[in-house]
Amino acid sequence: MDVEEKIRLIKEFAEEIVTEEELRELFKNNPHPVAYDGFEPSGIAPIHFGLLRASNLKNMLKAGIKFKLFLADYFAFINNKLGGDMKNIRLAGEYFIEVWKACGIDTDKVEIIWAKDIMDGIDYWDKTLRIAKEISLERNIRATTIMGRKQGEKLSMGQLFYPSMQVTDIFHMKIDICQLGMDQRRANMLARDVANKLKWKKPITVHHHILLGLQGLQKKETDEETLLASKMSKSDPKSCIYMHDTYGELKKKINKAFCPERQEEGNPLMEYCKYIIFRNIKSMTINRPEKFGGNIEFKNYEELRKTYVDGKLHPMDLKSGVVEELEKLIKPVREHFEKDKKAKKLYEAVKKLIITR
RNA sequence: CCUCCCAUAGCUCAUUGGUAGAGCAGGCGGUUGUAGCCCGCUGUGGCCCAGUUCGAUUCUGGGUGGGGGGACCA
Repeated sequence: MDVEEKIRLIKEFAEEIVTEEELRELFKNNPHPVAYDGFEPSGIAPIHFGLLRASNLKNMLKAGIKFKLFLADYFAFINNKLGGDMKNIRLAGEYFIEVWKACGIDTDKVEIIWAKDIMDGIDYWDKTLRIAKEISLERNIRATTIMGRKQGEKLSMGQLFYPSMQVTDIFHMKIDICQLGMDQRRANMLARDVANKLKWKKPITVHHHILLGLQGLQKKETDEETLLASKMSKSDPKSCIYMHDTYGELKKKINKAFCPERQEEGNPLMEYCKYIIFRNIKSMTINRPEKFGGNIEFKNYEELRKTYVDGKLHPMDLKSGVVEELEKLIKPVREHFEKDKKAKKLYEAVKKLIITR
């Protein structure tokens, strides 16, 4: 596969690449660079986990990239997820692995790494301290938004370690490409700055879009606050569609979702089409009553977008189309967790952890 | 170790020695061929233990949890 084809595969999902030129150079010099995405194990899998990030990963693999899936157990611990209980966090991590498998990720072709396993040694902590020395307290505090906590929330000393540790992971795992969400760009930019200062190899970052929650855009003072307030979050069930949602739940949730007529921007339904549905299927047919124009087929997102903003597709029809397509994508995963004994046990256990919290 | 402050609804907070309210969030309904906006309706609550009192969410003591300040040189 030539370099431009690889770039194309990445641009298919990337909202930001820092920088494209560096990425091109990387591919020229190394046909199989290393990338990673990191996850705090907690909660049950939402669609951006099972469908969006999983399909990003598939593109990366197609481009010949060696991918590391990083289960950030100690990070979840610092961030007080699942009551800050390591046993629960590990359980949630095992469950995540099961979701990846169910989503068609060949877990033999990716490397799954637990944070605890790379943190076990002075080399890791030596890097952490060198990195920490290069970061001002002010900037570090600003970077704590990567933990998904709102600015102004009380921070513990432990949480202050988080950014330096996340940056350490990048260098310690010898990552060429950080492939995380836009909400993680502060950590990745920190890594690039620190690399310059310490004369370490500078990672390239590829950030994917952060999916809007069901209630749509929640405008705040800054773009970053807006992003954090608007995102689909697995810890906020009313914002979120899960890989386990039944057809009925899906229908109910989508029907309640914010969806302004003829408007693409800030419209979660349009986002689900763009970032999930058309990334996974080739064409989308919407069943529509005859009096509103009858069934209609879209071969790509652009066709859908144009029809929608022209007012030729009503929100209600868009919604019913999205329900049907998402159901097709979620169903095999949901059923895997119903049929497979081990998977079911893990899912039930994690679900229980969340309810009892 | 010392000291001060705080603990009430999912969240932010108010009030009262006589069985508690607001805003936001949530739920329901109306209006829209969706949602939102708008309008109407609506649920849930006093950290724990002991004492004073006819009666304690309120006062007192203790506990627990959270936060601030101090604790050598000064």
